[in-house]
Amino acid sequence: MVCLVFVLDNMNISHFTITAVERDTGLSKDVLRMWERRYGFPAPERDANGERLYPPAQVERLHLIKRLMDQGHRPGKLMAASDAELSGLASQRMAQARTARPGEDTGALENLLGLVRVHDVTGLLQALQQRLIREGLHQFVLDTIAPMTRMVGEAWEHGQLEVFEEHLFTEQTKRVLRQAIVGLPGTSRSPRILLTSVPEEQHVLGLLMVEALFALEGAECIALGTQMPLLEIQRAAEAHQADIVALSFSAAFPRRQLGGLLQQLRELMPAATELWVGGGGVAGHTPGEGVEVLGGLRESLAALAAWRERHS
Amino acid sequence: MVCLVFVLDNMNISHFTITAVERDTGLSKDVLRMWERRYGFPAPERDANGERLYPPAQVERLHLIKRLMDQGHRPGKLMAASDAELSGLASQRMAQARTARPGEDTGALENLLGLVRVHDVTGLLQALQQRLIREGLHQFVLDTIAPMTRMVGEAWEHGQLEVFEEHLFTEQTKRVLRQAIVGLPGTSRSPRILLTSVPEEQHVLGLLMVEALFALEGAECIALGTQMPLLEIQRAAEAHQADIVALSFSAAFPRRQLGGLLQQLRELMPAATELWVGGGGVAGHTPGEGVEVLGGLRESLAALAAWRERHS
DNA sequence: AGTTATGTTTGTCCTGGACAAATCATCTGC
DNA sequence: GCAGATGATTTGTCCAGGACAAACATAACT
Repeated sequence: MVCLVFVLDNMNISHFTITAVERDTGLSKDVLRMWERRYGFPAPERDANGERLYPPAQVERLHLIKRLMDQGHRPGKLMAASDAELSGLASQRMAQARTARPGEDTGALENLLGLVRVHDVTGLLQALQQRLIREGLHQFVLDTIAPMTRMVGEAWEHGQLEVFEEHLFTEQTKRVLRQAIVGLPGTSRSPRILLTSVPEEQHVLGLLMVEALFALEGAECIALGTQMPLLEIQRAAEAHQADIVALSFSAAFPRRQLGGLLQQLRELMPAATELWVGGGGVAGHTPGEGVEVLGGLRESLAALAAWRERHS
Repeated sequence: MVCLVFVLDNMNISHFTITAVERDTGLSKDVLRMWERRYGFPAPERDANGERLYPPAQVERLHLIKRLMDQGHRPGKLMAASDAELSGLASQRMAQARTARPGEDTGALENLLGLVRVHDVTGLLQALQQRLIREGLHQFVLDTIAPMTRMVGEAWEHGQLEVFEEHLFTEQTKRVLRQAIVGLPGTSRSPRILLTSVPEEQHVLGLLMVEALFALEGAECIALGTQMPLLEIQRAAEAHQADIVALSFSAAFPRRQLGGLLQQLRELMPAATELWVGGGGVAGHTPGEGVEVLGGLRESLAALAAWRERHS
């Protein structure tokens, strides 16, 4: 029996180049090549030119590995594991993760999650809007959106939710929140807060939640969207004479870069402008000099109150 | 006179690592190193460990070079040019670029652009909302947002607008459009259209404009936000039984990847699902088999009408 | 003038080496 | 028994330099 492992001919059909895998999985080319060197996985085929071609099954497995790593597993173990062991790990923690926190209206939230699961777009949108009206923006953010975001994130981590289902939820939530924020009276009271995130940081929900709460408190919020280069954040802070620059980091943001980045931005910005950071990516992070770490939404409100205290 | 070009000691103050430069400029590490090898620019310093450290001035210059390259200039020439020549090039085409197109209410659009320039956030938002009410969503998209987006893009290309000013415009426009779309009656008429973009493609305005127009025509639009991995687009298309998947590519999307990516996605997706692509990134692109290229907003509407013709 | 052949530019990929930061394992002393 | 120090291992990122194909420009030819 002849076993062809080498270069097949018309195999580029639906195989991923290393660039495509990097784009889709978020794993850098360097990491992909290093894993191959060290662990023997992934083991892509090669095209006529010696360049890597990854079969979809391996890309799928890479997605799974990435997910498990975000949960704290180490690559060395994961690479050695079999497919069965991997899917075992994926569903394992899902039981213990039922972290119903006190005071949460779990039933209603589960209902919302159910709408995501059956892909009922308009149903989800209407349910969200209804809750917004019923609870008011403040409560809505704290008691519905924040826990829902957490639940969706956890469900995704455990493979119970597809990526596109998470996107669906995020997109509808963004719409409802933006709609509510636009409806607020045009405020021009201090402090003036500039909200954005650095490049490679695209998650915007946290930013929107904070903006809603701050705007409700009468702060002047200037949302610049995501992905601002550092030098542009500096310029924007000066141009708007911002009192505070608030940045959001998701848990997916590489910890390695965080410290240096914040220090650098702190040096670039006017000393009078405060730098506040929040989100899952800075949880437990020791703040550098002149950087304030916000541990959650309620803490953010406290920080705002404290700022006003200082400047009154 | 002694000239210190080498390793200074406390120089990491506000100097960028190669990762930071890649993040901020969008130029890959490979390109940065290659340029240094070939052209002698950038010429970063080195830290104690031999790793590159880019002074802010060089990062600034890289930004400028990137902008000029997007306008069609070639790297070889740009690297050789002096600072003065570069800024000359930047402002050069700005005169000829006054491309007032027939039928555009140039005055009013200039006014909106003026609001962006003076950073009047609420003024911009109100002006946009006012125009939306006056013109109606259809006209608003075609005659205000589309040309404004083009003008802002051109102004940015010519260095007349900072990045953060462009973000400001984009963010407010997103809000107004989303607000309008949410307000449309929940439609469930065919076709069912899934709107998204691939990873690394973050520009969302084009997607929103198309969504607004399609939703107005009574199509069932499912917006998934940006940055969907290909395998997830496939899953979403199947789960939603989408008739059409519409993707947006900005002009910044690397042309090299485009052909392969579309071919691959076409193979992954159900044959019954059509694949429509639009945006500046596909202008003049020869479509592969089974991929429809939309040259503009009006062409998109025509495509929708044609689809209904075919399926009636 | 249009088209083909040739040369140049430019980005991406490759290999393999090196190293620092994070993490784990082990040991020590209170 | 356990906090903390020490050493080993794991893991990601960086570097250099070579190679090559696709895009682009230029010259030659019908």
